[in-house]
Amino acid sequence: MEKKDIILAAALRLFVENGFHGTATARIAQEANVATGTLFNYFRTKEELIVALYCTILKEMDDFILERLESHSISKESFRSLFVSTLSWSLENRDHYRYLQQFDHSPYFKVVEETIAGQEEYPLFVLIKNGIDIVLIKQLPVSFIYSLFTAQINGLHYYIISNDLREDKELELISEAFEMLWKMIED
Amino acid sequence: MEKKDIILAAALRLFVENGFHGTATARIAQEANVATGTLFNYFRTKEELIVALYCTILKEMDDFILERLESHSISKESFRSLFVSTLSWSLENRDHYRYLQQFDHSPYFKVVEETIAGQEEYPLFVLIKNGIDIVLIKQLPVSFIYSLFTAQINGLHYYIISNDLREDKELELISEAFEMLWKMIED
DNA sequence: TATTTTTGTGACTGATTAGTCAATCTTAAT
DNA sequence: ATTAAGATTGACTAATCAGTCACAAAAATA
Repeated sequence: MEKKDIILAAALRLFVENGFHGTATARIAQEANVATGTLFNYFRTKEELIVALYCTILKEMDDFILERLESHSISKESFRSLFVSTLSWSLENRDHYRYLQQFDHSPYFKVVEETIAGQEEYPLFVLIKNGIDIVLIKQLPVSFIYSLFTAQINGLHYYIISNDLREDKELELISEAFEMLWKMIED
Repeated sequence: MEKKDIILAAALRLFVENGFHGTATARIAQEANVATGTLFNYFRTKEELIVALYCTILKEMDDFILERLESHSISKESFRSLFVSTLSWSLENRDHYRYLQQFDHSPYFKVVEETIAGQEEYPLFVLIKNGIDIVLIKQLPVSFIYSLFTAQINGLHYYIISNDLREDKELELISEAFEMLWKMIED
């Protein structure tokens, strides 16, 4: 599993830097210090590598967020935890986050759309569903709230990386942004 | 200017469908019913075509939004107009909007970042700046509010195209989403 | 009509690409 | 030590690509 991860890490760096088709498989292998043939032992095609990398990153992010979620109660604090964890992860793993976005907005996304389990399984999605049920959150479609929630995260992430703030200022802003979001979606 | 626009339109369709490098210049020329050489008469390189298409679409969107902005007062209604116009345009020109997003999240974006006039010139950005000055909007960095505003538009756009709603339901939701956004950013 | 200028053409090229495969190396079991 | 199974290699190939250029058609000018 060692080599596979090295290849994935090399691919991530190059895809983010040069785009999917702007990165030759041979270049990825070189960056990972393996032969071209080795890459194709682990991934049958380039597309399989691209999709596998996407799924791997998605899982890493999910694990990180769930790890940090202390309480499993349906409360404002749980929402805050998901919000803050997601942002922390996205800021500590900028290339990973960038890759997710690059993939989401590329034609490859439709490859995954049917295959992968949809939003319905994400922790945030489930929490919102429950939040609406117990009337903690506005009575609106779950995936609508979900879209706004993630959009807020995207917007804030973009702002922070565009104007690199001091650590403390950053945390303050994340907290403020969450309160604004909460005011928007609470019932 | 006729041929140039035909080429741009063909490029848009193919880039959205197959990605930047997934689309050969010869294929674009074919789709536009011109010779390969003709394409390179209008655009010196493929990258120039990609960037020109981005700028063209951005301008089209801006023109549409400004056309619809009746009052130039700094008021909630002006914000609503920008919000609704942007969403209307994005829903009536899905490929165009998709292209903008694909470009924004691709490595090509950095090519444009320094070249093109930044956010500071966009009508929405100016309006927010003024809105903050007259204390209509929360006293926070302009580009922070700007990021959240556009993020809300992205999130709503994504929700609407993912669950294609009836026309009336769609307008209702846009209106509701704006009120939520307003509650979030008003002072 | 004759001449110049602009616009359009598509076969061509040198470079690059994803993916293959026969040979070699590594590891572990007997 | 010998063998077998699996992992790794990188030269190779057939295909594809962006961009060129000598020429032709069309448009504009005289």
